[in-house]
Amino acid sequence: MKAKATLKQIAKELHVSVSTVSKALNDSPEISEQTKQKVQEYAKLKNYKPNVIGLNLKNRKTKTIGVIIPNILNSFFAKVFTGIEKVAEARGYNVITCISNENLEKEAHTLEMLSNGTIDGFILSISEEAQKLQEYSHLKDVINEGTPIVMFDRVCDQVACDKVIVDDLDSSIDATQHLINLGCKRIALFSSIDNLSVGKLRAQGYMDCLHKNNITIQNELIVLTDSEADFDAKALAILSDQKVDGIFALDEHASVSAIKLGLKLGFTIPENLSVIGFADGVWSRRLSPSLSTVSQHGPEIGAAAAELLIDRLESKEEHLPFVTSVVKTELRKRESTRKL
Amino acid sequence: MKAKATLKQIAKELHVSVSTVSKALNDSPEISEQTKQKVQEYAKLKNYKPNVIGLNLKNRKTKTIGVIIPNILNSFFAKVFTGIEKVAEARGYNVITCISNENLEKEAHTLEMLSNGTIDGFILSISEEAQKLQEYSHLKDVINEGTPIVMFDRVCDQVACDKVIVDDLDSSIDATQHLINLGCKRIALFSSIDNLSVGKLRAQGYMDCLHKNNITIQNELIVLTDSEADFDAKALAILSDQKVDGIFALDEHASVSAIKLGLKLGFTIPENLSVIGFADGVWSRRLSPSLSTVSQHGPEIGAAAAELLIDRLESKEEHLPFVTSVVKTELRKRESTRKL
DNA sequence: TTGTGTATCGGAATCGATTTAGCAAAAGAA
DNA sequence: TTCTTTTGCTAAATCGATTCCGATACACAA
Repeated sequence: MKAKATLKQIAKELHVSVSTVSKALNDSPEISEQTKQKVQEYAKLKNYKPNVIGLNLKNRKTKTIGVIIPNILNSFFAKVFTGIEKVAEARGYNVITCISNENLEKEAHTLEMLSNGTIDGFILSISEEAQKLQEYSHLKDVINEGTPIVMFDRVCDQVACDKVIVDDLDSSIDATQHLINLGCKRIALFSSIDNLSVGKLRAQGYMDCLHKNNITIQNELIVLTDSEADFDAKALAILSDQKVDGIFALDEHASVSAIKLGLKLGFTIPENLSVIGFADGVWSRRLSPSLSTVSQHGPEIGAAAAELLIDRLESKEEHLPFVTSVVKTELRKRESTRKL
Repeated sequence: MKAKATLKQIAKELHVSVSTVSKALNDSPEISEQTKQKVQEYAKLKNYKPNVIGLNLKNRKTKTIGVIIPNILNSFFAKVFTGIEKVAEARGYNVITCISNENLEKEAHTLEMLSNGTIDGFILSISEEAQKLQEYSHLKDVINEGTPIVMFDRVCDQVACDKVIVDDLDSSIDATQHLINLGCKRIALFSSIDNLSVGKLRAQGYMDCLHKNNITIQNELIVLTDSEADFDAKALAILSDQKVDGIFALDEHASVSAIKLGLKLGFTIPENLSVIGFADGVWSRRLSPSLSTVSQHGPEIGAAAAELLIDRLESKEEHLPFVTSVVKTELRKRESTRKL
């Protein structure tokens, strides 16, 4: 391994000053063409690359954004991440990624660790634990110190910042309405994420839609829980006892379980049971029958969040107003629902 | 937003020198208890956090590792990433993540962008395009400049560095042998990743195993392709025409298609068709029937890679020998194969 | 001859931290 | 009293780059 080239070294070798080398490499008009050429050739020969840390220190920014994701194995978050990464790359930013594992302490610790000059701003989705405990002071602290945050998907009203969300309430109403339009009379509501803000909003959408259609809400058709293990038992009970003809599932696990349990109990899908779920596109297509989903456009959400953050970082304006950007969902009709 | 506290500011406020503040905060014995206490209290009051960029510049390292992943939506890579992230966090490192999208140019560009002081070392899995073109010079260049690389899963012999791999050949032999032990006579080989080194190794394992069992290899039972679209047509043809009773699938898409097409064509799984595939655990369990898999222990692979890299970064030894670490796979028997 | 302008380059400050070397003053020893 | 040691702190160098402010030298005009 050869020592990396620095301005100082090049300056010494060529018997000029450091500032001359710097200006020559930056094509400054102060330097003669002759000298510029000499320096630039030598720099290329030595494979000189300016050390970004020196630059970062001088500029007091790093062109790096910190991303905190509750769980990268959840394909929704993975998709959002691709959107963030793509925009960051295009605009010349790096992405430092951390997984909070739905853990408040890890989330707070990451925020603390990175908000000391390492990154210019954050993009994050709040951990389950933070949402459950309604603990948001770590987020406020970071913002008060001058590091901007953009939240996506799981957001909270208590913190003032840019946000990117899906219209969970409306999407949920639309999906439920579609099941009603298909002729479903007894629509079950399945959720294993009732601890999350988005889970509550989606459940609300189901209620609102039934109400709008003058259908009484039957609690014996509803599973609202926050653990996957807990969920399966309750869902099985409902599908066995009740004459369900439609299921609206609010998360991936509930969606897959709905189909799996339905098939096991002898339902034929979609003939006498229709299923719509919030879930990932790739795997929904791979299921048999493939799952009709509320598609959330993960990459677009990530891209929007990254654009918001970078716009703010590069704005001269000190006090840009905070915006909340809504990315529309789409109802993807596949084999688990009848054709209209 | 209040200005961030720096040593200089604190020094001025307390009428002491910058070095005194630094030493007081680092609990140096040179400083009197009285002064230490005064400084530490004031620093806490001002919420002082040392700016890491200054430190990085001084130490000439950043305690950050760059991770380049071909595709984060592939759950294998996502799992590996969790392993990397966990170890990095535990050992005090940050992780900068980039997605190569199987693209050589993006891979090379990322390497170039980050190997200028931003990161101390890389962990990566080679992009499909680089493997196809056998283009590895960008990797060698980075290593020659003194930035260590650890490769995982998709590695290449042409570059000398630390590597973490799965014993693809042996795993493949074991899986094939299991199908033979179950009584399968006509075992199809399904692959949509024949462009990758790991794909070729796995196919070789199938061949070796059949050979060892004195079974003639029948090309009409084999689909080796590098495109998912291409794959489905060929697989469908084989399942329609040939009396297949076992399928060994080398990647996730091939595995899921095997089950989906098998069911569609009227096979009952596992009674008259057994399927084993290389695939992710979570989703394999969710399929109906659930898929028997060669489980690759993604998190362990990521953890091993991170340990290797950080060990090298923190070693005083200049010329540590390169090691290749092999993480064992495990055959997970689920509903898509009969019980022995 | 002196003053002004221009082209080309060097010196030094700066960013934020650590760290070595050195300088006083106080305390102890001869 | 004088010399040495210890204590407690400061000054300055350093990391790698940029940039403002001079500083030459030469050309040209007054």
